[in-house]
Amino acid sequence: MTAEQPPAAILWFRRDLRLDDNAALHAAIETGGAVVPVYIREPEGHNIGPLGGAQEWWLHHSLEALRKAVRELGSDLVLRTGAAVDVLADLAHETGAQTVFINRAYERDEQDRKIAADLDAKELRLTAFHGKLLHPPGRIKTGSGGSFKVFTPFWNAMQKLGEPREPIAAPTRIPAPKHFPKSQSLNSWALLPSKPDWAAHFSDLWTPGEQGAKEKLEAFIGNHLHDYKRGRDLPAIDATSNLSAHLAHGEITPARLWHATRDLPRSAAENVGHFRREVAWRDFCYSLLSEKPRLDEENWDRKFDAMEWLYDADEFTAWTRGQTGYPIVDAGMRQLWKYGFMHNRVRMITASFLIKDLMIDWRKGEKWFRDALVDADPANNAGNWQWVAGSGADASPFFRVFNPVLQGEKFDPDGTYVREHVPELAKLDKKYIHKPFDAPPQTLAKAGIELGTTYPKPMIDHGFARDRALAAYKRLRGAAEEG
DNA sequence: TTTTGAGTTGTTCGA
DNA sequence: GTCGAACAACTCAAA
Repeated sequence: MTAEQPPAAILWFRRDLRLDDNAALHAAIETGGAVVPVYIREPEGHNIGPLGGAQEWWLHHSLEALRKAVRELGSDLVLRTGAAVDVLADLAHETGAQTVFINRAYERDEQDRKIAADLDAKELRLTAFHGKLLHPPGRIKTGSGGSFKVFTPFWNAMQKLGEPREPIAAPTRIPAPKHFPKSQSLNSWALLPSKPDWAAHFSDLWTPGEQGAKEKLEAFIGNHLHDYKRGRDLPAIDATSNLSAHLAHGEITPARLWHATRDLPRSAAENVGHFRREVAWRDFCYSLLSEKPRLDEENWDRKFDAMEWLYDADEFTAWTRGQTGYPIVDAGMRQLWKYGFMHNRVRMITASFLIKDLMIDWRKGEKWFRDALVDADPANNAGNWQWVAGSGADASPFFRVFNPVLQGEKFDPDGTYVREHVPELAKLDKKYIHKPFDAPPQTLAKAGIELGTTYPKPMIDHGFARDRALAAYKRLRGAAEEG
């Protein structure tokens, strides 16, 4: 027996672009052999669709950050393009690796199972770890062993389960192979937009990568958490964690968030509870996704297959561009376009407007958000769109139609949020900031607004739209009873 | 098995 | 201006 060096291990990064609390990385290092970190740009979309444009921007910067961090620990990151099985087999051949370590990404379990089988045929083992969620999916069961379809009991059961696992500290060193495999250049992937550079303002708000995630978390706990319960509903106030995009790319784990909010003063308990509850929603959406892998395409409630959606291309475009004539809706859609982000409260308002005022199929909106949001998450995005549509789990009652004027007045009372994102309304009196169409002519003139020219008239009368939506939802119910 | 209470985020109407 | 009720009925989860 000789004290041979164990074979190299491949660490395949996917939507887990971090070194901290990374079980797969930890296990790869534990083998005692060299570790070969790789990110693969796969040609085919996963079952949940390809990465959106905004997320490609994010991915570019996150990979840059990850590569820098890996290099600081003595290794490097290999970038390759191709079918995962082929790339991994090549790498194994080049490095002598026999095992590929991954963290499970539940939205692509089906593909990963196939990849594992294909690798197995090439005598390469795929070993998977948990970490993406607070608790591994399937841990949280109803009394009769089923999966929860309502959030509150899910949350209650999760709390009874106790704390999520302890996070694993980032390694201090990653052993590199003697001959490092060749890598493509990140720039050759052309992930960044150029013509035009619609992501120009993204970096005003976002610093992709683990370090950016840590800074956001510290700022949240230090400055914003104390106002979370009240402030998180007010889009003009920075009271939310702004961690969604970091979570979506796996740059920080929910377990890390949970434990970072553990040893806080008792006065923080209520806000911590609300924050953790939101984090738990992510777990809940993934449990829905694991039951229905095409949550982005199939109505959770199949009754909605019969819904009579309308579609008008010009109306859809007006919505995407923030030209609906309803200030809070337009502010949200423009924030989305400019920053790759939209405040959660406004997501509901804009989604409700598309679905219920325009009667456009929620899937159209889901796809738009997926392409435009830096934090687009396959489970959360689909789950929340279905929730607004009423087709989802724990769906809102059909008669809940958001009134864009009332929502604006309630959650953006001074119009600060509208003024920021719809600058042509900036000078409008507070009284009319959410309903310029009701403002007297001299008020509009004083604010330099000419409705229909500098800012659109409402594209649809909300009262009419509301009645139309309620009628359609009623017909749907009637049809279900007959069927 | 049956029963019971509850279900993220709302709006409108009439008193 | 404020407040409670109505807006449907159904499914879920636990007792």
